[in-house]
This record gives sequence, structure tokens and C-alpha cells, in this order.
Amino acid sequence: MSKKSARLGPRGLSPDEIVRAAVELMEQHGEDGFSIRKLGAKVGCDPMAVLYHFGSRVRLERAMADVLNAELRPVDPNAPWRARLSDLAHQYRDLALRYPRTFPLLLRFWVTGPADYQHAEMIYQALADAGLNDQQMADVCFGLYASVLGLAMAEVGGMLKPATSEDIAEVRSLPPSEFPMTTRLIPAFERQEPGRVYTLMVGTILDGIEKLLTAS
Amino acid sequence: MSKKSARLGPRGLSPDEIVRAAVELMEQHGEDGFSIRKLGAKVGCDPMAVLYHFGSRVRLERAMADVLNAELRPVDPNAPWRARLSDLAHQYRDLALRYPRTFPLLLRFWVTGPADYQHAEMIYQALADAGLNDQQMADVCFGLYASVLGLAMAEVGGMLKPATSEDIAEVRSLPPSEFPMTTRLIPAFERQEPGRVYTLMVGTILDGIEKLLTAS
DNA sequence: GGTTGATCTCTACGGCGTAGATATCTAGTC
DNA sequence: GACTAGATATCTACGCCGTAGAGATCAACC
Repeated sequence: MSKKSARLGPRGLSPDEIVRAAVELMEQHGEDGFSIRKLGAKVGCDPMAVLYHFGSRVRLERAMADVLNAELRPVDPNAPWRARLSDLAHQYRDLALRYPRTFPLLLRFWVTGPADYQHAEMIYQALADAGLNDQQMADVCFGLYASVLGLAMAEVGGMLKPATSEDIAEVRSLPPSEFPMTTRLIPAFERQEPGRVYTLMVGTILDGIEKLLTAS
Repeated sequence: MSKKSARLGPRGLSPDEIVRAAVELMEQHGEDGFSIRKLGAKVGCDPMAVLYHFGSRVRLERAMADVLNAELRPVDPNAPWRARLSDLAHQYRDLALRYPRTFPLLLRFWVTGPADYQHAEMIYQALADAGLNDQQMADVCFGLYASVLGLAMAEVGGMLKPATSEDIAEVRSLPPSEFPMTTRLIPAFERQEPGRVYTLMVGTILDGIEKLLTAS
């Protein structure tokens, strides 16, 4: 039961272990500190063994993205559609926070594997329950997914961080006559909380979806 | 008047020309075909001359992102706030379509330079005219920006493309019992139009922002 | 015990970013 | 016009990268 791979080679390497080590390496040292050679050193094998199992660096990265996607859990199908979509959106945020340096791979490979279809199915279901028509469902599903990933990326990319004193200093140096709103908002920047921005924005998008219903 | 740089070196290289050539090279050959050595060959100078002017590859990429940002034009301050935000959102989409291979740099460097502050100021103004309070303005501005960039990225990354026959075949191979919605939506996938998805989604987000007003 | 095929390692190649020393050119001073 | 100082551009070399291709190793089966 502890061995999941039926057939292992002489070295006992399994692709699963390798890709998990890859994600760990990426999280520890970031993109710049990530290479197939270092991954080989980490798992204790020749770098070419990694390439034997994955074919190329790009395909390894796809597999890494798939590892992240596989951590998403199904939403409660009995919950209201808004709760389901909100849940899923926050799961993506949690994923981004848990794997900040690997998460960007999800943007490079929009569809990483079969698991994606299951997530999409959940979104379609929720949108159908909301009452959208087929065309709207297809469009909104893509749009919602792209927006949510953009929001999560902004967070791991550092855009949603509360402003540092340097940021504030930079904003203060702007001429207030040209940037009246920006300077006026300085106190708001200092109160920036990524979680609140994310939640507010997801709620805003869901409100917009709800509006679609009344319009049609 | 045609010379914009007051002081040029012996070779006549200007950072402006170099960075423009860099964007062109990126668009022609993509990220994999982009390197400082090739850029040097393109502009006809030693690769190290490029690094002399930009310090490092990362700083060059920042400058490339800034070139794209600089192409955004101010929105009409007399237009209604929705029209202004919609205009700006579609400008980002156009930018992505015009520079599909360089555009991802905007996600790597959320703030590329001073021009960004002017765009942010426009958004703040629009949101203020809409009637949001300060905290909402700060939060929504970040969230809107992240969402719009996510949508634009999805488009250049290929997620919003109309489904190819291969995609359709892949979806058809899913068991309809497990993926009832996904299989039902196949006709909608075939009718996918990136522009419509983008417009719908931007409208949806703006609707959500409007809803914020009534709530508070 | 020998064969076979999957697994893994070794070696080498061309390309990369860039540090550091060096050359070249311009502008300013006398 | 010669001299200098500093900006501009080049040259060389280093260590790293992804990966192609050939070869070694080993488990499973006849």
C-alpha cells in the first residue's frame, strides 16, 4: 500500500516522487534556483534520469502544475451556486499562497490535465444552477477562471501586498496636483489586506454574474 | 528633433532603440528565441553593450514592459466612469493582442514605471466618480487591474481561443455521465469568440462594481 | 543462463547571463 | 592641438543550463 507504483526501475525512482521534489525545490529556491541538474542532486540521481521520465523541462513543469491542480477538492454540490464558486475561487487563492513560486505555472499551461475538466464541470454546474444560458456559461466560466488566476497571481506576485514604507515614500514623491487621487488614497494603501481585496473582488464578480440573470 | 537622446556614445546606441528592438525580437521569435546575444546581433553591437545600458536581463525586461505600458493612451475624463474603465480594459486587451509574446512581462512586473501611476490615477478617478469610498477604490483598483491582466493573459496564452477540432475531440472522449455540462456545452465551445468573452467579463465586473454602490 | 526491454548514467555540445579587464570615443580644459 | 576624464562599447572567460546520443545496469521472463 505504501508503494504506489507497480513497477519501479533499479534505482527505485518514481515520476511521482520526482515531480513532488521538483515542486519542493521550486518553493525553496524559486525559479532562478530551479534546474534539472539541481533537481537531480536533490532526489539523488543523474539529471538525465529526470529527463528520461518527463521528456523535457517543459513537460516536467506541466506535471508540476498538475500536482497543484490535484490539490483542489470538489465543492459541495448542495451548496448554493455562489458559495460553490466562492469556495473554488478561494481554493485557488490558498493554492497560490501555499505554492507561491510554483503557482505561476498554472498560467503557462491553462489546461494541465484531466483534473481540469472536473473543476470546469463544477463551475458549469454552478453557473447552470445560477440560471445562465449555455453561451453565457461557457463564456463566464473561462472569464471567471482567468480573472481568479489573475487575482491569485497578483497576490503571489506581490501586487496586493500592503504597501511598504518605500512604496509609500514613492507615492508621496508624486506631485499631488497631478495625482490627487493617488495621494489621497495613501492611508488606504497602508490598510491594504490581500485577503480582503481578493474576497471583495470575487464577490464583485459574482455580483456581476448575478446581474447577467436579470438582464437576459 | 529626430534625435531624442541628447548624448550618444561612439556607436550611436540609444537605450530606446535597444529596448524597442528587444520587443521586436521577442515578438518575432518568442521567449525561447530571445537572448541578449541575439538582441546584440539584431542591433549590431556586442551583447555586453546591451548589458551596459540596462544592467541585467531582468532590468531590460522591465524596460520592455514599460514600452508596452507607454502605449496606453489616457481615457477621456469627461466620459462616464464605466466607459472610462471599459476603454482602459480594452486597451489592455489590444496591447496583449498587439504584443502577445511580450505582454506576459506585465504580469512579472506589476509596477514597471511612472506611467503606471498615471493609469492608476485614471482608474481611481473613475471609481471615485462612480461613488466608491476610499478603501473600496484602493481595493477595487488593484482587483480590477489583476482581473483585466488575467483576462488578457488568458487570451494571449490561448485559453480563450475558439476550440479546435482536437479540443472538441478531447471533450467528446469524456464520459458524458461524469461530465454532463461539459459535453452539453460543446456547441458553445465551438462558438467561442475571445472578444465576446472579454467584453462580457469586463461588463460583468463593472456591474459588480456598480452593485457595490447600492450595498454601502 | 541468456535475452529483452525498461531504467538510469556518462559524456559532450552549443547556448546562456554576466563579471572584469580593456579598448575606443566625446567633451571639456588648458 | 594635446591632455584628461568619463561615458560608451568590446573582448575574454567562467560557470551554469537543457538535452542529444551512446552506453551501462538491472528486473523479469523464456
